[in-house]
Amino acid sequence: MRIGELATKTGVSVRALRYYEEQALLIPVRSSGGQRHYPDSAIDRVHLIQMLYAAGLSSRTILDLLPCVDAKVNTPQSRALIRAERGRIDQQITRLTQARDRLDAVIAFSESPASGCTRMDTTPQ
Amino acid sequence: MRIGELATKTGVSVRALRYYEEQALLIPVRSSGGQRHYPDSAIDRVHLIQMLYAAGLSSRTILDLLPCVDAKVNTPQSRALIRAERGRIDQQITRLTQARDRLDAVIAFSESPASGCTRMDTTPQ
DNA sequence: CTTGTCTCTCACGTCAACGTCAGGTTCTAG
DNA sequence: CTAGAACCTGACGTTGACGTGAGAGACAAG
Repeated sequence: MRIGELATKTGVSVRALRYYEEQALLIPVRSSGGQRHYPDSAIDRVHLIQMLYAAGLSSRTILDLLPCVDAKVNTPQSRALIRAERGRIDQQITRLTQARDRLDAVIAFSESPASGCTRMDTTPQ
Repeated sequence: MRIGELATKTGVSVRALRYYEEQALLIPVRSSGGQRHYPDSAIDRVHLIQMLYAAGLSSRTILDLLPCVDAKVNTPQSRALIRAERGRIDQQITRLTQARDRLDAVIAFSESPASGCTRMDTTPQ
């Protein structure tokens, strides 16, 4: 399929797909006229890339991880790399959980009768 | 205390503290000569700000949240705001957990005897 | 063949959270 | 009083993941 179709099927922009190619994350074949053509499997790969981006990984890190996730590469080094990134994600989850707990504490306090509630409204919308 | 001392005590840069003031997150008093002076409580506040930044919140969002966390503001709107941000953090935790699980699956597969392990080395360093 | 839609390659713009440099001022130790 | 450290205000630089045109080529439909 061409780039526009892949874009609509995955929900990412055409620009983003070109950027992925620039970062060597997703290399399409080219038609005689120079247009990009992607296989169906590209849909899943885009979703995977998006998942890793959403987890806060950089293009470079994703580039390093993809061959491992593809299970085409399986060396002690690649396993160490994956474990390292897993650790980073874990740390970030810890940080986010701490922040969430902090907000939960604020919520609990602000809703307790003991707090100096302005009481403009008791019934939540 | 002055800005340098606060910087070393909190581990953030002087530039960052000036930036926090620019974003109205932490307003110091000024000496007659124009130098910033912070109370001891600023240390905790910087740590709180750093925690929220680390959770991926923007300056603007933090600015909105701080009065609530300070428990100086407690309106239905402020509570809704906190819950909304809590929800965002929760979503991000979900995303991160999915990505982590994905990597775990890769790890499990790459370490299973069935995988085409290159077996360059069996003993981990 | 023409029209319209899609696509191509530059290449500059954006936004956030600072880093960094310049040139000048304030404070503190001796 | 004076040196030097710490501080001040601009103001431009950085990084990553794209957004946004500009101008030109590719391709299906009639």
